[in-house]
Amino acid sequence: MVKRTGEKYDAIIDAAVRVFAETGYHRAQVSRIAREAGVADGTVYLYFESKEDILISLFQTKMGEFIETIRSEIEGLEDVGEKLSRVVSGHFRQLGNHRELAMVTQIELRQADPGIAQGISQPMKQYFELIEDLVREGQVKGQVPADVDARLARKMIFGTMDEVVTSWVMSSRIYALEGLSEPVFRLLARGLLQAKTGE
Amino acid sequence: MVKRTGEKYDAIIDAAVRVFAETGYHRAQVSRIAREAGVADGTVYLYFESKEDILISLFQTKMGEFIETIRSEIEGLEDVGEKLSRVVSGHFRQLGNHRELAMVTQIELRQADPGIAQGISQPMKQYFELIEDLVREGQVKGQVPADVDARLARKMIFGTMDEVVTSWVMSSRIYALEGLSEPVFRLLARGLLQAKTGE
Amino acid sequence: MVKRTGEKYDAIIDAAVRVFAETGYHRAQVSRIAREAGVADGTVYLYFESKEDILISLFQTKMGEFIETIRSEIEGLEDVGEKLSRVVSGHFRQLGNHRELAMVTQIELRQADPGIAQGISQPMKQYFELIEDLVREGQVKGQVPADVDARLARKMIFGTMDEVVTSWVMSSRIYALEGLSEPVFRLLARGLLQAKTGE
Amino acid sequence: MVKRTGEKYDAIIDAAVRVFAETGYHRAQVSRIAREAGVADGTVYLYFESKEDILISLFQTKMGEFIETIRSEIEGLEDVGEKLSRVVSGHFRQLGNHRELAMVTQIELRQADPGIAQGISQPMKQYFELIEDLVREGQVKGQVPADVDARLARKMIFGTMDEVVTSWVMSSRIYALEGLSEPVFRLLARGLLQAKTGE
DNA sequence: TATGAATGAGTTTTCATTCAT
DNA sequence: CATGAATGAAAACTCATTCAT
Repeated sequence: MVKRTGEKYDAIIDAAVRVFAETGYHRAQVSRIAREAGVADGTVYLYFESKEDILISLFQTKMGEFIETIRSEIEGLEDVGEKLSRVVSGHFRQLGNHRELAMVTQIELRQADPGIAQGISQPMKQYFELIEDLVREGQVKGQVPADVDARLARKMIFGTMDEVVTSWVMSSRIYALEGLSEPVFRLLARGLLQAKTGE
Repeated sequence: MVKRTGEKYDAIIDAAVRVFAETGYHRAQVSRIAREAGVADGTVYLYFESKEDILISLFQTKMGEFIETIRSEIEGLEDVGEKLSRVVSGHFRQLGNHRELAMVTQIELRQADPGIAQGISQPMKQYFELIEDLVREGQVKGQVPADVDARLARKMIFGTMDEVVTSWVMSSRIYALEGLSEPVFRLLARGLLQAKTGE
Repeated sequence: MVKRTGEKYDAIIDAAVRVFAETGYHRAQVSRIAREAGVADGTVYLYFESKEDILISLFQTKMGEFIETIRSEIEGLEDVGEKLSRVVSGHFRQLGNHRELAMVTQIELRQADPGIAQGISQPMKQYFELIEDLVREGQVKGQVPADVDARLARKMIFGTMDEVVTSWVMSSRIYALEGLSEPVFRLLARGLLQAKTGE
Repeated sequence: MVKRTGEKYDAIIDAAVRVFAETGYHRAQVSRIAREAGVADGTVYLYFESKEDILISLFQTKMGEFIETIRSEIEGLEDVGEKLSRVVSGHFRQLGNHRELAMVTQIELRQADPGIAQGISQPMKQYFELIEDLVREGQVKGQVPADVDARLARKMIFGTMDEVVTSWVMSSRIYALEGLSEPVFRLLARGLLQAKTGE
């Protein structure tokens, strides 16, 4: 029913990121998003079914790009350590360059609303699988101990990155998120990577 | 102005945990909390300044107990590994036994509302410091490598536990959260602990 | 859930009759009804579930009184002609004295909204049955020809009265509705009544 | 300003009958009518001034045909009873064959909106006059008692037919409206007609 | 003539909070 | 201390209508 492409679609998504970041999802007014996007209130509903749909679409669009970027960066690499390093730096770089998007991601998306939880789960699952596959690949290549539970390792990797980003978002002092890539990678590597066995 | 103790205070807090867990903070109605607590709507405002105050007070009360329990469990222990193990198991046990509280903690408290963020930060900071101190103690005792950034290590420890709890809360399959204490501890220990140097 | 009695309930009903009569149901604003009733907007929803519920409740309340009045007026009478005469005059007198109520009855209640149609049907059915029973009583007593279909006769009686009231409501010239009781009764009687047979 | 003829004009009228019958006038969407008529939303406004204008035009068009049909059927007849019989059967046949049109006529047109009431009154007046003239003709010819008020008689005739049609429209059971022509005519005739005097 | 994307005014309903009892 | 009836501000969403193409 609704048109999910076009200049105005993008303008609304971008305005929504700003407004959600500033006031939070529940307090954000659709009319404010419309104004910031330079369209009429009603126009929003030509492109989105509801306010909730804006949040979900926003996340799916941005998260899709996010994952694709990371996927392309590790594509072709052989070394799992190198790949993990790129995941961490990609994660931090992308959110670090878009603080507002990061605020939405870290804060606003953690909502109990069933519709929101539902709309978010799919892209998150993809990202989770990307990380888990990386761990398993490491185990096959002997770079990650075989007794590590891949799912648990993924939770550690993601949980650590997520917490670092949340701290950064919450922090009033402004520091470069990307600068944490190296130390965070080293910390994770220490617990997950080992010299390749059999070499 | 408001009275912050008494039987009804506790009843309201407990009702609020249930209602927030079920419907989410924003959709929760104060009148519903009052009904479940067995008091009149107006009575809520004899004990709390606002709906937001309920959420914050709830968190502060429960988080205070949470931290105190953990603190008492690691008190007197010498070995930092043992202490970390107790932190992890205490974290999982407490939230695992109170899924509704965990839902509020993991989901509802992630709100952009400035007042909420403010009210939450203090207790969280205490917990963060407890963990950071543990890491530093490990470094002094030679159990944690000196080149580890304590703050970063804390983010990894907390982030990992937090992600595990969130997964558990989100999961529809019901499994025992506490059962993950051991493997999570081992995973974290692998990255953070070393044989005590100089012994 | 809602409280269906009290001073304010009546005030809202009465205000609603006026506002519906003036602007029509769909164009009537709940806030206007509230203002005219001297209550806050929200108060309306302590007594009624929705705007539609106001219309339906209004009709049920007023129609209940309407029928009861007519029923009590023909109670105890023996002659069916006399009874019919009282029905007609009661019908005209009651609506004639409350032009606003008549406007709502004749115009606003003819709505396709299923909820409204539903809420109206019960009281109307009672009135219809009262009239049909009267016709049947006339047949038993030999005052109404046996070959008359009671349901059809009711449609003629009600349809005629209804059309007369509608004409009166629509008319800008103001004349006394009740003055039409006599001629309308005579017209109906001519077609329905006969000298009592067997006497 | 607007063009009131053409293939699309008719298509819009016909679509409007269906949509109004299905959802009611107020809930009917112009865009839905446009879609069902196979034209663009904007095109509707090349043929009609407003949504209200659609309803009124629809009624005027259909009611004009309605009256014309009846007029032609009684044209040339001598006997007033025969004429009345044709009016009743024509009324029922035409609405009975177009239930959707009947729904609009019986339900949707009873609106308080002044513009609608205004637009409807003219064609109705014509129909009313046709019936009244019939009664007066009967009086001249001695077939209708002289003391009958022609206007009142018209209200009885129309009111009875109208009520029968409304019952039929509201009824979920499907029966042939036209089958009621005979008994309704007989009922009306009993009250209005007499053996021709002076013969 | 015809289109359909865009507009933006307009309204019901919810619910946190108050305060007279 | 406790009550709960009353308040009224606030906002998502719809849809008749317009107008550039």
